[in-house]
Amino acid sequence: MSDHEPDRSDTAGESTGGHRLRNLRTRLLSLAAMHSDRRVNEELARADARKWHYAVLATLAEQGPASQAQLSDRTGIYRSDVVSVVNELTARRQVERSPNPADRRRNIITITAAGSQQLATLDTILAQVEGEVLAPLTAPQREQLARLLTTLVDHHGQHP
Amino acid sequence: MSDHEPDRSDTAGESTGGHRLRNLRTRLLSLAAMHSDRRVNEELARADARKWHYAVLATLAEQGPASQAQLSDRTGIYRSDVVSVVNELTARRQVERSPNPADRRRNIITITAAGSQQLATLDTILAQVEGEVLAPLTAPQREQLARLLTTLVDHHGQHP
DNA sequence: CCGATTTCAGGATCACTGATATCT
DNA sequence: CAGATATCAGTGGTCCTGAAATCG
Repeated sequence: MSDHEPDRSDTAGESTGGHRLRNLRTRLLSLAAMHSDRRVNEELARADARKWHYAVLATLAEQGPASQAQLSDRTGIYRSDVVSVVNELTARRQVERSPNPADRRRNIITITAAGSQQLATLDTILAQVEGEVLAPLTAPQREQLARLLTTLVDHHGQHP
Repeated sequence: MSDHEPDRSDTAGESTGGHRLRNLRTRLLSLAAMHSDRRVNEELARADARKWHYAVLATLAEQGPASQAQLSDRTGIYRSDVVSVVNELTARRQVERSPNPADRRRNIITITAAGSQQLATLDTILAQVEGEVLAPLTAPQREQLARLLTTLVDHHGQHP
């Protein structure tokens, strides 16, 4: 019935015996990110947003109006998926899509006042979630983690 | 071609210095894990396996035969998804599913010799991918990263 | 004609929910 | 009855591949 495996919390350090899953670094990364993503998605959903919404609003606010191809490059959203994200944001009146008169293939996506307001809301939410996710780490540890992750992310380029 | 404008038409601007996406730790985690997961899945697929296959084989090898509910607890696979994973592994003759005579609700999942052999193959693959993913980090940096991630993972329990 | 942009139509995998039948 | 187990059906988000239409 109630089964508790004889846990082998080994004494000193390494001891490669057993616990492959716990020692797999790629799995550690995956688990940590999965939990973080889950919390982020939960809280963003309460504000009627998804992570791509935030990514688009943030780049528009910081780098100004952009075409959808530029948004794809800057956020990492696949080119074919930018359409629906922009559709959803326009439905919420948080961005506006207008044709580019200088190049009629392109659209110009612009953030609205409501979009800036939503962005501020999402910033607050994400800051809170980030604090919650990183709660067990001290401030210098968070910096260290950010540096290490940045090194990894910078090492491999964007999506092919 | 006249794209990026350094203009900041920012309403309600409280800018911590721009580059929200680059500074978001939850996003850093997500990006690093996404790349790692992609490489892991690619290489496991070449051995006709997925990450859950490895998780099940590893826990069976290390902790012995188990019910599917126990496998769910030990690996993190959702209870409803264990079924198909075990189905796939039995189809590959890497595990065996037999009813538990002492509790007829349960099955007993056991790893086979072919399963142990496959596990050894996957161990090799994963070790190589881990080396590739962590390539830009020095050995002490990898230890540091593992410690930080372990702290995060240990802090929040299993899947709710 | 070639290349870039937007758009649509999917596929595949996965996290996650819920319901059901069976058993303790 | 409550509680656990295995199973199945199905949703929704995400990643990713194509292909078409338009335009420079």
